[in-house]
Amino acid sequence: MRMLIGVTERGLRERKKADTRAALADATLRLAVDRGWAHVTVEAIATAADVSYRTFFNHFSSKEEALLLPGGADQPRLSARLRAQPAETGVLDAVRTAVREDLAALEADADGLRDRMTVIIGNPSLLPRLVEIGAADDREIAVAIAERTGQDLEADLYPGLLSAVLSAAVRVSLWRWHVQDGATPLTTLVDEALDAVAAGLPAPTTR
Amino acid sequence: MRMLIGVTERGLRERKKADTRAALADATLRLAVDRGWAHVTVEAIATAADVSYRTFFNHFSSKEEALLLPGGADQPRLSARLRAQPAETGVLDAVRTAVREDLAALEADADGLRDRMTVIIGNPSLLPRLVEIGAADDREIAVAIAERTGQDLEADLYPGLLSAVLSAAVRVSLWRWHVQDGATPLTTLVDEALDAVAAGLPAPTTR
DNA sequence: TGCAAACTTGCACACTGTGCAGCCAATGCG
DNA sequence: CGCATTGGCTGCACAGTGTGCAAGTTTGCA
Repeated sequence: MRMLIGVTERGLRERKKADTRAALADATLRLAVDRGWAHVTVEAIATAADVSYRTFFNHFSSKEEALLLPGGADQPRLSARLRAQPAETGVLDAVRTAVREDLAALEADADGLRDRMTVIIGNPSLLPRLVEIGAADDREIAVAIAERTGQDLEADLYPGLLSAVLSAAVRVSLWRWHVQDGATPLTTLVDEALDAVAAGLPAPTTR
Repeated sequence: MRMLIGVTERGLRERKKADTRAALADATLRLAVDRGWAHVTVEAIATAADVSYRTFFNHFSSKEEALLLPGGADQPRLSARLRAQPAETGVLDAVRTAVREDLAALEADADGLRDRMTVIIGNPSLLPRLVEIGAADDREIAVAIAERTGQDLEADLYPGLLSAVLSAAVRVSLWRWHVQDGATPLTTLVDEALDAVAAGLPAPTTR
């Protein structure tokens, strides 16, 4: 009998599963960069990861999920980070902190993020799902905001609107980060976006 | 020889094509409401519209498009309305007017919109594409905004951010319109959303 | 050691979406 | 009117996604 090494260490079975999932996600990204998204088949991904076609779908519910949520559908999402903020913090500060944490985590694997963004931007069909790469689960975020402001998700405008605008800010920041080739940190970009929103999006003054 | 009756009257061929497309879009919506989106096959839609399976894809590039863009992919979009605003109008006013026009046009067919919204909201996979029903073509809108402010789409934050926030406002308005069962006009709802954004999304004061 | 739970695999199947070739009706023109 | 052209309609074959099911196989645990 031995002590657990780390929190993620929960037996051989769990480790193997995580390895397989990582291998599939890696293969997905690598093949997409090499061949282009449209020319990557699940068959090819599975072969590259040394598992069967059928096993791919034991880990991801679709090809897109393997690209957008490499950690699996149950990886911690933005809504979780938002809920983790101290209750006495104001909504806007809580939201800003949560999204900064999230994007900082994303940027830790800058190479992977760059590749993912290249694939997504090169494929219009993936664009609407761009936000999800930022682990943004819109509906849950709205719920978390409603909890924090003590409002009703259905009756009140604010929770839904703030969560949607937040998604917009994340999407735009990821986009800019990519076109700038990562020159500015994601956290800085999203701060700029949130500042502009907080200022009410005034029309830019012509220089 | 006779005069053209209306602008949309351009010969029997064109009319037939429009009829077929309308029949397909109608069948799509009706079947989706009756059976649920997942249980509607293109086969069934084509049969209901009295055309072959293959013909469906001559009008729509996917099943989703038939639901979201019943007028076809080349119907006038929000970006077109935005460009149609007088050049001397400020961006924010131009955007607001354009989106109000667009949503007013949508609400003209309130029954159809209600049904469409019911189907979309009942199917998570369609949710990210909710905006498109508002004919919002994100990228083109950003370009139009950049033209109006004389900015650069890649270098400047503003055009991309405003267009993304606009999409957010449309999405939220459609959502609220639906949960309220159409009690408040869409134009009013989107005005509220845009007002809140213009005010910088201040945290609601606890009553 | 042996059972149960969980992961893997193969197979069959329904369905989407595309390329291609032939067909037929609308159109335009002399 | 007659005829060539255009463009939508159709059937067919095919690649690919995603799912249900029923095995097999490995791990966890008593």
